Parts: sequence; C-alpha cells; structure tokens
Amino acid sequence: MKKQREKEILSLLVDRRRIEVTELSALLGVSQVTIRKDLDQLEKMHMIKRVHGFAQLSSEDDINSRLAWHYEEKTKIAEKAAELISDGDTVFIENGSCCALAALTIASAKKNVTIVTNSAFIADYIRNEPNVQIVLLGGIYQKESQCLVGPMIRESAMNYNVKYCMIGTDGWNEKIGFTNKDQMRAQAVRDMAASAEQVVVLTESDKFSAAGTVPLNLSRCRVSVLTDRNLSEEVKEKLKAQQIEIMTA
Amino acid sequence: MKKQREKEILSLLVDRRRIEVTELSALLGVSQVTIRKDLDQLEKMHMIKRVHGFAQLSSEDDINSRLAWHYEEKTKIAEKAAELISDGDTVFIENGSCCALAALTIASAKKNVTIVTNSAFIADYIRNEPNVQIVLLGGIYQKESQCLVGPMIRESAMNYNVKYCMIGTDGWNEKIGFTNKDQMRAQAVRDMAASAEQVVVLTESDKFSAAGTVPLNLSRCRVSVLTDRNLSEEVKEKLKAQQIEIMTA
DNA sequence: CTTTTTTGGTTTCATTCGTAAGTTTTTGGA
DNA sequence: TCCAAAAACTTACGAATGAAACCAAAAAAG
Repeated sequence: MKKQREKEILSLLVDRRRIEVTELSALLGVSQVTIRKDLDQLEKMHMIKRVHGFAQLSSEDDINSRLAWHYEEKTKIAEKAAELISDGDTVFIENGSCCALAALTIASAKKNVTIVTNSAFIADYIRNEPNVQIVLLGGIYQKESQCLVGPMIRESAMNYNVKYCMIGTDGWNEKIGFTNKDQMRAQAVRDMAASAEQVVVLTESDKFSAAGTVPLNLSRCRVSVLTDRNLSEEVKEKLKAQQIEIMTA
Repeated sequence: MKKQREKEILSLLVDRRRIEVTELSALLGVSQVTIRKDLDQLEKMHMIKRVHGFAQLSSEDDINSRLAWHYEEKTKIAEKAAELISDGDTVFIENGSCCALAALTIASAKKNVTIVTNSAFIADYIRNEPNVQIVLLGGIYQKESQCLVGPMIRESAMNYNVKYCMIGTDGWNEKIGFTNKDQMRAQAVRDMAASAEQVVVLTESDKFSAAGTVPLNLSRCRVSVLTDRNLSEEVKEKLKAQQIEIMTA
C-alpha cells in the first residue's frame, strides 16, 4: 500500500487526539521533515489540523475527523460504491463520513454525474470537483451534522426518481434493522429512499455489532449493504435471510 | 474604535494579498507578538489565512476574503440590519458578504430567530451561534458562490411569509435598478423577495457607481436600501424618486 | 542489462513560532 | 482625582518551521 505511513499517523491520531511532530518522527522512524510533509498532505485533505508542534484531529464530531477512523476501509467502500455509478447518472447521497468519501470518489472519477444530497457538508466537500453537478435538498439545517432535515426534504426528493440512494448508518441488529442517532435525520433518509429504486447502505463492518437508537425502517425498500471484508459470516447469513444483498469492498 | 489595527491589517492585505509578519510589525509600529495575536484573531474569523511567516487572504473570490474589503462599513451595515429584527422573528437572507455579516450579527445578538437562506456559505458561517435556527432553501448548488438556485427555491420560499428579505447587490443605475452577476441567482432573489413584505438591499455605497449585467427587477416589491454614510446626495435623490427608502448605517 | 528520471527520504540552517515573564497603558470604581 | 485591577503590549528565548542541498532506492527508458 502506498501511503501506509499516513494511515498509521491517522490511527495514532484517532487514539491520542493530538501528537507532537517529534513523537511521530520517533515512533515511525523517519525524519521530522518527512512527517511534516505527510501532515501537510493530510491537512490538505482536511483530515487533520496542524498547530505549532502538533498534529490534531479536527473538532470532535466533525465529519472530517470521523473520516480518520477506519480510513482505509472507508476508502475501499467508497471506491466500490463509485463502481455502481455510470457517467451521466443521478444519485442520492445522504449524510455521513462514508457517504462523503463515496461522493468525492464518484465526483472525481465520473463525468457529468448529478449528486443529490441533504448534506451541506458533502456539497462543500466535493465542490472543487469540476465534473459533477450538485443539488442540495433544502430543509432545517442541523448545526453539528451540517445536514438538512424536515418536511422540505420529502417535497424536494419527490421531484426525482433515481436508481441508487446511498446512506450511512449507526448500527444494526437482526430485529430492527439499520439505525440512526436522530429521528429527524432518519426521516430524511426514508424520504430520500422513497425516491430511489435501491438503497445502498455504506458502512464499515464493525457497525454491525450493535444497534443505535432510531430504526430507519427501510423494510419497504430494496436494500443492499456495501461493507468491508471483516463482516462475520453469522451476520451475512442474517442479512441474506432478510433479502439484503451484500457487496464487499 | 477598538480593533483599529485589525482593520489596518485587512486593508493592507486587500492591496497586497500577502504580507510578512515582520513587515506588518514594522509598518504598524508594534511588536511581532502583537501582530501575531491580531492575525490569530482574524484567522479565527476566517478572514485571513496564516502561513509560516506571512498572512494572506483566503482564496480569491471566497466570500470570506471579500469581507476584508470595506470591512468596517460592512460591520456597521450589518449592525443596522440587525436592528430591524426582533427576537423570535423569521428573516430571509440571501447570499453575499454583507448578508453573511448581517446574518452573523443577527444570530449572535437576537434570541430565537429563524434565518432562512439560499446560501450554504451563510449556514456554515453562522452555525456556531446557539440562538438561531437555520433553514436552507434547496436547489442547484453553485460551486463558487456556495449558494442554491433553481426552481426548488421558489417552491420552498412559498412556504414562508416574512417581513424582511435581505439581499446583496452588484451594482445599480437609475434605469434598470439593482443588478447581479448571475441570472440564476437573480431569479433566486426574485423568488425569495416574493415571499417578503419588504426587500432590504445591504450594500456599500460604492456599488452605486455602476450597474452589473443582470437586472434584479424588484419593481413589484417594496424596496429599502441599507448603506454607509458615503452615498452621494445625487443618488439619494434618484432613489427617493423611485420610492426606495434609504437607511444609513 | 545499463542509464536516466522520478520519487521519497535526510541533513542542515536561517527564520519564525508560541510561551512566559515583565512593563506600560487603560479602565473603572471609590 | 487617585488608585487598583485588568488589558494591551514588549522582550527574551528555546523549540518548531520551511527551504535548499543532498542522497539513495525504485521506476522508466533505452
């Protein structure tokens, strides 16, 4: 793998929040100059912030810093997600770190794609990509998550009929299915899903260990999961039993 | 005036794009440490970016760096605009640097206000203010201006009826009135204005020297102008003749 | 297989950085 | 009007920074 050292920096940073350049240099056995170049790179991708003497993750629950967590898996999931999309397609993408990365991958790899999203974060995240058109669904702006919720989402989403709606999730269990942290956002997911032929859940495999608080209730939709290699056979069986297709990145 | 030196730094920066800390220190006759504190402050407001040894404006046509231009006037206009709003009101605010500052001032000074905007930039700009609810009108996302345009704006705006719609402008002349650079954004302004009792144009007085390319066609609306002290008597007369109320900050 | 180019890394150095401690100026009571 | 407390600023200094020159391994070209 190419940028192995950057991945190591990220996972150290996920643990420690904040590390000195000198310590990184000693830990990884390369010169400080090299570490600084890596950090510049990561900062350019908005994954970390550099301060005098340190590197640190962006503010706590910023999506940017959540990207640092399991970054490699997310990258692979995003690439696989992009393969589902053809030039000229329109795709719904919901809020979340995996979704953001998928949106960026699609926007940079495809031509003339329209990305419809309720996430102001994602719109901003991909706005430098020249070959993508972005539509932002309007609504009440949730300040921390930078996403839009409320009845306007449904109204606007009904103007579209697309093949894929990509969403994130917070957890899963056999009984209640995929979950979320927030009732308003869950409703936005349902409203977007209603205008798509197929819902694709983008998530790392470790989210399958426990359910969150708000069920997404996607039972009426055709649902697929796109996750990494580490999904247990046990969970795979349960998903298949519920007619949920599994794609592995 | 309190932060006189910060204003001076800004206007130097508007000219020069990029200045060394050492030079600023010599020019303004204060220590480098003091300059650095000022720069930290300005960076916290996103007006400038610090790089090793230098301070520079954010990227060219970023709204953040346009705020540096005539910052003092804009501040005063924003404060006056905030006086129009009472606790609990809902107000439409369109895209633009004056509007962004007005939105921030309103959000920080008032309680329980709802700001409805088509500007993703503004939503992000004020999202740390705890006492404001933000509604973002959906539509096609314009990448450079970070604002939303297209038919969805009209649909969503019709859900509201508000007293004030605050807008920016690009220029003005006696015949065609206020103007804009972009047809799509001009239409968004009309659609928002249609749901408001009164349109308030927030703009520095020097915009009145020439018109832009796309007329806003606000003739059906009740229009006021909120501008700085330097508006010429000649222009004032012409505006009054068109039943446009003038407020001075 | 050898040569050239590119990439990724190190060392060195003058410069800039933030912190802490000390000094001046402003502010706001009594 | 005067004094104390706070705010604004300076000086001093060791640590961190980016740039440049240099080196080695890998990749590409011949």
